[in-house]
Amino acid sequence: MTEKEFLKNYDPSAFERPSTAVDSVIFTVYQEELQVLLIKRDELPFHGKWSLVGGYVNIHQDDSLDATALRKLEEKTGFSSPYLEQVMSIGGKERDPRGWTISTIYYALIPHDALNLNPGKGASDAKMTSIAEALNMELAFDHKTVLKHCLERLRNKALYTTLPVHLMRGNFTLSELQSIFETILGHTIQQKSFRRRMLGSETLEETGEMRETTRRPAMTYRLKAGVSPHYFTRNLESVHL
Amino acid sequence: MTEKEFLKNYDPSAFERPSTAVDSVIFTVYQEELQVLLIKRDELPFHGKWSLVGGYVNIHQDDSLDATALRKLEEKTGFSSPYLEQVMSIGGKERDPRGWTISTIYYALIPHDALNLNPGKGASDAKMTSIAEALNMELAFDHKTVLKHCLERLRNKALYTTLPVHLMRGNFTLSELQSIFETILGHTIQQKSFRRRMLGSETLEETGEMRETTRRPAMTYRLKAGVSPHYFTRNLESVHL
DNA sequence: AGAATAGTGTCTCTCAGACAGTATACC
DNA sequence: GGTATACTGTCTGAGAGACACTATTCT
Repeated sequence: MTEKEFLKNYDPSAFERPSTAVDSVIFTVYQEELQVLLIKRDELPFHGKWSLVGGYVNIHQDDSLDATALRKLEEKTGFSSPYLEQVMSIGGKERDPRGWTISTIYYALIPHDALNLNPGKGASDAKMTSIAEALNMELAFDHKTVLKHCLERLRNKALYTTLPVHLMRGNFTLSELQSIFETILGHTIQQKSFRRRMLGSETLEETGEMRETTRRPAMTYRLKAGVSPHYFTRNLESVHL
Repeated sequence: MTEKEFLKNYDPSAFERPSTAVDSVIFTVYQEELQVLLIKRDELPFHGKWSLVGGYVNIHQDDSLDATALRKLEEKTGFSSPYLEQVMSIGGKERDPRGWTISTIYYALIPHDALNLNPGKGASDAKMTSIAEALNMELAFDHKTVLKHCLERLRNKALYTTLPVHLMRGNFTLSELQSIFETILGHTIQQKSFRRRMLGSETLEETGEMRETTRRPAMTYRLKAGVSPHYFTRNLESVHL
């Protein structure tokens, strides 16, 4: 039998397949709070419960899992170029009452002022919620576990990469950026260490423009065009004394 | 409509689902070589080509994706308690000629002397192959890409964790362990730095027994019972000068 | 003694942490 | 001047890298 013949006779329904979904944790930092996007479900199961952004993989529409994640994300936030990272996949029979499901988990970083919320089909409401609050709510499916995994990943990355810059839009001062890091980590960072790292990472450039506020103006920076996130070889302290 | 009614009427075939598989890279170190397990396919597609260990998720047999990975791994290697880590999932229409597929990728670390190879159903041969060789072969599906991802992950983890201890069985000397790290990384490590790190990681304990060889005997160590891998806060140099 | 491998002493270098000190704005 | 925020100087400490030195075995 040739490969062609084999494929012609191949029966995709011979094997019972799990359903396949993508769920994303959309992070933003606003008012010194790390927040995530929650969607109020307007359909069964878990009708009326808050959930993460997610949906089924559509094999006709999506070219890849990343594409599914981006599609859902754009639908709900209106933002199309987030930092998006796959975290893991979870599969099992008990996670969804409809049966065996595989869900691939992503997290995205979106600058707060780029958000344009839209609950979308099958949902009645969408809101940004602080991490503390979200972890205290009863979320749909195993979304609390998912949230915890993403949170852990983001916090770890804040310790050894420049990733959180993706929560900033346009020009920003180093103090503003440091505040973002501190919000994510949940503790303060030594200003000197932070500036040394960021300026040494070769990923930022001065804009030449100063941020004029009520006190001493600060230099503003922007992400250098075309640079990938910088990985430091030494971590920041993870728990502050 | 209640949740019960909804579930009763739920039609799982309403949505066309991708097929779902698990593929694993089985690493071992033998004779100063980092090797991976390759399986010769005896079925279409890619008949006669070498591939990674993998198979479809069986929703009746497997409780989770990890379970699928373990099941396949045990079938092919006879080893049932490897270090197993999920790396990522890849989904797309073009990766498998049979159609849209999601494959969740794992890598496993197995001590060489624990291997007990068995090609299994649908395969005619199984062998450990050095990384260099495997990367030069024409592998089935996108398994070369998958291999590269796992290799990158393993090498990175060798820079900041104690993970490669899982390639050792029973008692081992620090020199033996260092050799494993060096083989993975592809370059030598300063002996002093290596011992400082390992002994400082609090994950090893002296067995009290010496390894008697042809020269000066060396203390043997074992993994402390119940410890999780240690994460260092500073990386080893990744490229040796 | 010589060879080979195990293991230590100790110096340098880098970079995070700590914190005081200086700079520049507004009031 | 006072206060708030921006930014720098500089010391300490941890730990990686480098490499010489010592220790213990066998031949």
